Amino acid sequence: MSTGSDRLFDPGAFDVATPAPASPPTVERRGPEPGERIIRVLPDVSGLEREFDYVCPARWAEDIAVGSLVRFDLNRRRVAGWVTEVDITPTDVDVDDLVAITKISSIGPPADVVDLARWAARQWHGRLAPVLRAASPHRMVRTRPASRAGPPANGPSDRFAGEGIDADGWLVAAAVSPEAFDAITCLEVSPDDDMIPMLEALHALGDCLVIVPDVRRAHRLAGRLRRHGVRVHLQPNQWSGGFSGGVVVGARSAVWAPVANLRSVVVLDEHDESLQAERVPTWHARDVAIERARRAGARCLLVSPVPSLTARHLAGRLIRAPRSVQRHGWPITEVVDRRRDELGFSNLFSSRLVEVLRGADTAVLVLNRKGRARLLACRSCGELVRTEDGHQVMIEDEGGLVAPATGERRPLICASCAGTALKRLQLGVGRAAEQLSRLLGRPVTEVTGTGGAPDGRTTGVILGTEAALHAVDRCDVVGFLDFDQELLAPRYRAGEQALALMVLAARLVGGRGDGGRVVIQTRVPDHRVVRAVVAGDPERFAEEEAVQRAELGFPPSGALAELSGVGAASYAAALVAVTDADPDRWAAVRLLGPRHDDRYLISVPTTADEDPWVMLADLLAAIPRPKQRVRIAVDPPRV
DNA sequence: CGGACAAGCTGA
DNA sequence: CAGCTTGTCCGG
Repeated sequence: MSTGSDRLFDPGAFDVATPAPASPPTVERRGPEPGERIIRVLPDVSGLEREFDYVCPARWAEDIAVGSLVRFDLNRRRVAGWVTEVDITPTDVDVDDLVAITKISSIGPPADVVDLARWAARQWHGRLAPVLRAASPHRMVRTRPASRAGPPANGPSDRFAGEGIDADGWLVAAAVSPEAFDAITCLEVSPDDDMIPMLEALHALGDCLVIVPDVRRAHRLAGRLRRHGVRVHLQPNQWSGGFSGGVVVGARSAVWAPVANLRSVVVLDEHDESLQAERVPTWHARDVAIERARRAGARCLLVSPVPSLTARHLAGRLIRAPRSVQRHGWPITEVVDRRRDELGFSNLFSSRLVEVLRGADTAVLVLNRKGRARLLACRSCGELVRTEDGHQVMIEDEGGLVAPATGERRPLICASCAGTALKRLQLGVGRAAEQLSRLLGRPVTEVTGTGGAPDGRTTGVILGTEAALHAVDRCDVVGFLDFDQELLAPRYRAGEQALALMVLAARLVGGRGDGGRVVIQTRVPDHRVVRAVVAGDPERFAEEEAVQRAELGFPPSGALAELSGVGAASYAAALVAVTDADPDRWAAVRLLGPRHDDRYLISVPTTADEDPWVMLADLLAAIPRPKQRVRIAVDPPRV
């Protein structure tokens, strides 16, 4: 648009729309003067992953620190960035060619967090800038609050001494026990467990960092803790509060928040997928929490009603809620066999479900149509078309059936009755809601991810995608109309993801003690997820699932990364070149693919002597990037 | 990333 | 050959 030469003709006219460039046309190159410090900065510019050396003027010499957010001129642009090192000797550049930064915008993440961010960027093979962005305050912060010395106001946890182990007591005992210092502790709780007594007890032992899956829960938890007299800093609004100590609460980015004297790191609902960043680097707050605790010498508690296989694998101790506590928190779960139920075969609403719904004031019904499902069922016996072992669905492909993940093939024929007439199963939320409304003779609200009921006081019957589970806080009944969409999704974590939905459902309806009821309609009632849920015993699922993961070399029995994008093939070729050059070192590495959409998987099964994730990170770091774009997602949640 | 600068293309 | 597009390079 308006350039320097344009100004010759009519400067005013051009400058109205475009303000004068922020950066001066000339920058002063000079060496540091006495009292000035040389710093290294990382520009917040995507596509530029390099650090540069600058001078920090003497008037800011006291304020500058590793992590500080600064502004500086770089290649005729004024950009923002972070200080990554201070008092360095410049490399690759003459001291007299250094330029001074123009401003310190804000205090930033403390040095140990910057270091942790570096670790994460390498571990998840991405750029440092996105991680530092997550670790930085949203609004500029001028001063750093002083650390409040001394122990917290409330005394130690002796109020629990001598008490019997009840719903809260066992949690407190597990969390504050001395052994929790040495190991990552995985706490398998009941869906309705109250975390407040545990967090209070931890707080009595020192400053805490508490991570929850989303901001809504962070808000609620912070409010409840405050009512119990705990000094809480809610992220990201009270970003700098943690410098003064107390309890820091927030969603996944809070794992980077400042905390004065970190003694405990707690991840609540550790199984939840939103703890992982969706953009690369796909860092996972659980794993960052573990590393942060390790570096700080703090305890790390991973808490969930359905701990992930990863958490179970990493934890030095797994402590489960007493059987009675767990059972109480899980709802009564009814399983409707869609192959048998007289209504259920061609219809989404079994007679049993309709009966339950007639007796309920409020209900949430989930029909997941995500991932463009192409499920097939047998017309004669109603059986879902599955692989021989029954754990994967098969789809139609070139006149036959194929299992997308393993490639198992067979002709268009039902495995259980040898019938050849198959039918496609597909029904959208809209039509399903209409149908149900007619069946029940009452209105049914439709909820999908994009539109539908706002999260106000929606009442009555709600039908929608997974989003419907977030539309209300409480209801009488949750029904999964077609749970097979979750159970048999062609993703290796499908089972865990289905269990996560069951936790949401359990919290909506409450435990069996409160009369909570969940109805699952499925064609695979013998599936291990269904069995675990009915028994209120997630560990049963975990044990079986772990065996299968070990066979496949998938997490937690190995490390996994996904390659996608136009450059995926050339990156895969570069990978093969690297592994072939040193076959002994990379013996464990396996390249799978290309799969249907030009995606590749890199799998590093666990070997006795090395952490597969470290090996994967080392390997990825050794591969030169091709010209074309490649997305490298380490530990992709949905493959 | 985004600017600067060079080389390549086009039309009068 | 001016005027524009496309490609490559580089940043302290």
